[in-house]
Amino acid sequence: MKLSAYFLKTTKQVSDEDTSISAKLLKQGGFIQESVSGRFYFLPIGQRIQQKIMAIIKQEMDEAGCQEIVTPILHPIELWRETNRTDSAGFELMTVKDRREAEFALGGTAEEMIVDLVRKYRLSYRDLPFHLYQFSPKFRDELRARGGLLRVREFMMKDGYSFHKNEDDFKVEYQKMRDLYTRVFEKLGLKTEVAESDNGYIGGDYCHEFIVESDIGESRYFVSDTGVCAHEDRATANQKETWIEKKGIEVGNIFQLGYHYSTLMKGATYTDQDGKEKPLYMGCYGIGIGRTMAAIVEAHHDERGIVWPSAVAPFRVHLIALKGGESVANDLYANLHRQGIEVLYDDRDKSAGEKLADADLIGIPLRLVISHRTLQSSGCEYKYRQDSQAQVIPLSDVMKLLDG
RNA sequence: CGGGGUGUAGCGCAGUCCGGUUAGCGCACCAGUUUUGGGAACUGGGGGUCGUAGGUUCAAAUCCUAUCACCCCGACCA
Repeated sequence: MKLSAYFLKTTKQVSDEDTSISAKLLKQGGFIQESVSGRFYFLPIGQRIQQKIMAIIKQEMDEAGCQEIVTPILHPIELWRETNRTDSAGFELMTVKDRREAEFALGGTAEEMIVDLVRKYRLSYRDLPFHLYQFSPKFRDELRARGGLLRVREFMMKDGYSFHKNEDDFKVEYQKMRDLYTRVFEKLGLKTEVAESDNGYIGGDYCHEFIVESDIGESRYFVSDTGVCAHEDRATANQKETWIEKKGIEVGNIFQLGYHYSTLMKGATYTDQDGKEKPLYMGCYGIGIGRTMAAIVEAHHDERGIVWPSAVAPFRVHLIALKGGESVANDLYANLHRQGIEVLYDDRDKSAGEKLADADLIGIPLRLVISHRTLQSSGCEYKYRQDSQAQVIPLSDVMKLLDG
């Protein structure tokens, strides 16, 4: 992608109103733009990050046998009435009406929709277990948005729902998802702690939160000297342990739902081997994509800008042409592009300082510079974003560098 | 919703206390000339119902009232 044609505008100044470093850097680097409080545009380079995150999640989920679907965003309000969640989640549930006055909830989570889908089929024990998931925008009418992407009213979420014969079968999936989430966040460059927590309005008996330790985070949780990790409501109830308090960003959550929804929603059953109709045993699992993106920035930046982990980097290479290097850089860009390497090419007519500063701000892992100076030795300079030193290699070795 | 704060050009701000020419500055944008390894220089240019509504006054960005939006702290969540 040529920067001269890319819809990416960095800014030198950003309002001092935002307190979170991720909000500042993501706005400054042209990744996101605010619409109104708690609602953001994801600009081209920001959307690339979201897609990278989703691709990593999808790959792991698919490998684990989960199946991606799409549900409508507007949920018939009757479904939410069935589970009494128009009251319990009411403070953050948004509704709309269509021209026939039919009322819908704007989906903030999709348990009812998935259960309604599943009960349209007469399932047998042979169909179990299965796990359906989706990526979709979620709406929550939060009392207050804060911290840029950390807490918003509209966000992309991966939400998954598993269906089982019984608790034993569910527990296998629950553990599998716990491991999968830990692995996914590791791939994304995030070290998570898994805290026991209460289910809140989601329902069920227990759940675990995936938390990235961070001072800007708003989740208070506790870790004991025996290795137990718990959200504050659970920790205060458990006086046996000696707790150390921490703050962090909750990026994911896995819930045991048990028979909660299959009891409240009529027909959420399967026919067992003995010919009897039995309620489905459920679990659900969520990851906030935008919040995860913010958490990555909180964990990976320096005073000059973002330092994207390579797995989520919007591009693999940031190529810069400085004076005298334009023609060779054009050729190199064309070559890299042809090889299918994701490269952002700064071909703008800007000063060297501005181009280099933008590269640091945007945070692509590998920077290549071609200029009059490097060409004196038929070379190309390369520098990894997290390193301070740059090196020059012969132009002919650039592809070798990228292979390694 | 309670407490604190802010709304002036696309962005960042000064001006408001103490009312008084055509409302300023920096960045960005457009044109031109010179520049080009760490956010270049000069010249010229475009862009504003001073958040909105009402009031006081000869006169309102400035004073008064109401209202909206946004940010920060608290209660809730991915």
